[in-house]
Amino acid sequence: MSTVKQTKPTESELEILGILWDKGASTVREVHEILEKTKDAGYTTTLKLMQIMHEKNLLKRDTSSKTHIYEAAISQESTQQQLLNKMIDTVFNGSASQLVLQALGNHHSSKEELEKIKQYLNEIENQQKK
Amino acid sequence: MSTVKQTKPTESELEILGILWDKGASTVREVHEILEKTKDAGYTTTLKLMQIMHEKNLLKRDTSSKTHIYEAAISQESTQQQLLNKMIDTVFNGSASQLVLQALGNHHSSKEELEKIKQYLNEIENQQKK
DNA sequence: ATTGATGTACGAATATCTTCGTATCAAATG
DNA sequence: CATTTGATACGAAGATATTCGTACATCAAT
Repeated sequence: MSTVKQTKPTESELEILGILWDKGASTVREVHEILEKTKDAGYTTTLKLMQIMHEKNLLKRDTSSKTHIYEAAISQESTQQQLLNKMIDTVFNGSASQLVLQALGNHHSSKEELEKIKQYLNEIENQQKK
Repeated sequence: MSTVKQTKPTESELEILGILWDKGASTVREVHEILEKTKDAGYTTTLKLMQIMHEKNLLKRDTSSKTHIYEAAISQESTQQQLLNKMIDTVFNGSASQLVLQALGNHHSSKEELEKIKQYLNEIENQQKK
């Protein structure tokens, strides 16, 4: 539980974080190359964004060599939780289960995924019982 | 299935939509009075926001009397779905069930809610089987 | 050494969102 | 009918996010 302050990432920042969570520590160019596929922006734009994110403590960076290496400074989990909480609050009337139902409804999950969820629900129930 | 275009509401716009979904058609003053409790902004700010939302087709309005009446033009469900999809996409690696697990993990849902979800899961599974 | 390719730094233009002041209108009150 | 009260319209300032051009540094290969 070491959530310090964690400024809320913007839309663009989330895209970059997503890439870094996936690939781990990367250079600006590596991130940019992936970003380019879905988004249309120049290299220096990505660079600037990542520099700003570093200032905001969203990214760590290693400047020991000429080409800097960036890495997410906030975990995917804590970010997920932060955004979920906000969303539950503002759009789902504070009800997590309402969100869950909606999420399951339209995104067809596989049988295995559904099983995993049911299993998890049982765990939670048992824990509460005890 | 009548989702036309639906521009993504901003943060402030969501707050207003939330109030209108809850209370139904309302005047600017009514919305503002509720907004004031959690937010610190002047009346004309709320007014302007709602006017802009009307231009963006996020709100409908009835101008037949001097005091206009506003109403959400997009449903809570479709908005929930829109935001969920985006979130699953950018933050949860495209996996709805990952989101579900995370949502259940930290928000303690009641036993009844958990039951409802399990029931729902069963329904989905049965449907897929057929 | 010069050139070219690849980096970073950073100011500044755009775009978008938020906030508010002020003008104006209409209805109610004295 | 003048004044107060409460409403809308709207321009524009302020704040934040996004984008890019350009200057400058480094390194490798001519």
